[in-house]
Amino acid sequence: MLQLFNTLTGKREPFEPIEPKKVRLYVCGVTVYDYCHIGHARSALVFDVLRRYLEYSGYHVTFVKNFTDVDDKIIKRAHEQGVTCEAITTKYIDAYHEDMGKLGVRPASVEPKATEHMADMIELTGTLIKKGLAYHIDGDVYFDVAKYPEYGRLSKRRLEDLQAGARVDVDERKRHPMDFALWKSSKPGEPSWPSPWGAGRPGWHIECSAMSIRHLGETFDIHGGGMDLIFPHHENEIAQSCGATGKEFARYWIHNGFVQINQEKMSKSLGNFFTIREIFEKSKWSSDVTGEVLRFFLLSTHYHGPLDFSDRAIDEAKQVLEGFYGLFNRLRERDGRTEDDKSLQSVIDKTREGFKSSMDTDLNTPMAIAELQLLRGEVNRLLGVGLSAQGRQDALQAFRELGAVLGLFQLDRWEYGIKAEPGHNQISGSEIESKLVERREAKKRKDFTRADAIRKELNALGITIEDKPDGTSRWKR
RNA sequence: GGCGCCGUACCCAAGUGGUAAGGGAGCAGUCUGCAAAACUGCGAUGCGGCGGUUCGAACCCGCCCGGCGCCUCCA
Repeated sequence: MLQLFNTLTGKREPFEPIEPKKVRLYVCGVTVYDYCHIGHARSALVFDVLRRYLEYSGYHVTFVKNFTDVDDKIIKRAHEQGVTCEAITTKYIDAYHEDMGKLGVRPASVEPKATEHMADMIELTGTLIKKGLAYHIDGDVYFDVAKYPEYGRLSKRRLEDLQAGARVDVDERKRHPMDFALWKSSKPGEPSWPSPWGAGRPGWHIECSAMSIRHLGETFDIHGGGMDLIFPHHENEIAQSCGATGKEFARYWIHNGFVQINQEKMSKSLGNFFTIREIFEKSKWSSDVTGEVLRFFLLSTHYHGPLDFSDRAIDEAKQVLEGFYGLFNRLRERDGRTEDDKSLQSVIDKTREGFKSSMDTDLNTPMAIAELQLLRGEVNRLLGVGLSAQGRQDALQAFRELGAVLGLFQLDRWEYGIKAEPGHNQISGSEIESKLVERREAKKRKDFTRADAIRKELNALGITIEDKPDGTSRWKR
């Protein structure tokens, strides 16, 4: 049974959905004013894997991931570039899909935008005022945290402990320094919508409450996001939602750790971030390979902890994947050995169980990967003895099946080496094949000098040769 | 000041009371004309430090050291 670490309780708990076999999942997406970096990728990937694993476990998952498309930073960016906010948000929503697509992140079931839910947000804000949990001043509406006794239960903070104004001046008009905006009056030139409190736009937190309630209902199963959202964003969402509905909001709160560079959080303000597209552009490998390498890297650490991004870590991820894809290639080849798949099935079954129990343990992807690595070793060993065509097919299928849960191992062909640069050192597959024929003949004549020369020549072009027992060779680049 | 995360071998990384998974690198070996790949063997008497609880602790408790994050927007 799946256990998840719930930030709300600070414990690992068995996961039980409200409705049997159905899961309603909401994840905070991104504010679309710039390209996504690896940190965004990690978050997206964690919840993509959670969704995949829930589906693998037989649940029907309704997965909602929003886009914040009305925000100060978007307005600022639009002004800087002299374009409309919509031009900015459209551009970066498209970029989001493109970048995440390369990482194999599946689109959510619903991807709502804040601007499409104005009525819901206005209604929710109105309800909070009516209930006395929010107040209205000069066209702005604030949530009254003092009126909500449970405030701080997610982030485990007490209002008295919060050092308001530590880094930002407190708005004097607010009743409590921690009161946050539900609705902001708009200045000239800013996007605005009509409301009972005058023309304005919603605060950040209210959109997630409105969209999650709209698409998943007042109480749903899982709410996720990066750890930096625990406070104040998710704390505020709980206050608004529970305050308005009087019901429980999300039951399980899941938060992923940060990607770091040299032990420091990757963030815009520190300027130490790499965008996803930047990494693909700079990568010396093909797009498919780069995507899977990145994906493997991001899943090789438990989602809750920090993850240090480095070239070295990326190279290692590639190396490990090559080990897997090398095996897959060998599994696809016919070989003339004696067949002996006796223990194969039990090895696969054992792996499947180990994989599931790893994933059941708070989505322990590193442990799940370790199970696959164990299987890799076992299958390699068995392949050395000899596997039937069926056995090889079964093994391949097991890797595909379990890999799919992590979004790995789905490539038909793995490009081992570096991206071909236009007009530089290109050699076609058929040219390689003819070189290999020549080399094979040289080997037959025991002309090893010639054979080695050909191998060296191909090596120089980034082609690695592996000689098979039957005298033929396989190659990879 | 408050809240929280993290510290496991050369590197990455699991393990939340029962005696240190897995991978990478390295070294040695098997196979090979030689390679490559694969396989086999070797590698922490110890899990930041010091105390404590326990028959037993990397895992629980206390103190300390070090790194990081949040308390403004941030995945």
